Amino acid sequence: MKQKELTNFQRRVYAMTSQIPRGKVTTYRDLGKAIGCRSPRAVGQALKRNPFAPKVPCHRVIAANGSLGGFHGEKEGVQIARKRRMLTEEGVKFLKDGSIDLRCLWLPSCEAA
DNA sequence: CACCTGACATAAT
DNA sequence: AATTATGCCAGGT
Repeated sequence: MKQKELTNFQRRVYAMTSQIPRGKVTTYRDLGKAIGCRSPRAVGQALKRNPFAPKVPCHRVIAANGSLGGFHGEKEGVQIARKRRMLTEEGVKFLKDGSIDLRCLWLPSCEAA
């Protein structure tokens, strides 16, 4: 653990992520848009660090193309398998293609408004 | 302080 | 349609 303090940017990301209701998911882009960031990469970086592991449901954040993106720094592997299972347990459905069910998409702007 | 990296996205080839 | 290149923002070295 290197970074002891969090930057304002990460606080926004964690705040929004923690506001995601159970059984819902959001994308890096929409989340970034909600916090005023046009770069989904910055959002992903903040989540990948995830200093609040169980506190911040980072597994509820996915890529805009419907992919899970990554989890725990792994774009594919056991971590991704767990992420997919966790979402399924929360009620999120997946398509045969492996993409997430857009019906469960949650727009953070709804809370920001 | 400058350069590189990264859980993405979009445009161009 | 698939792959490559560039853009973007913040953090790390």
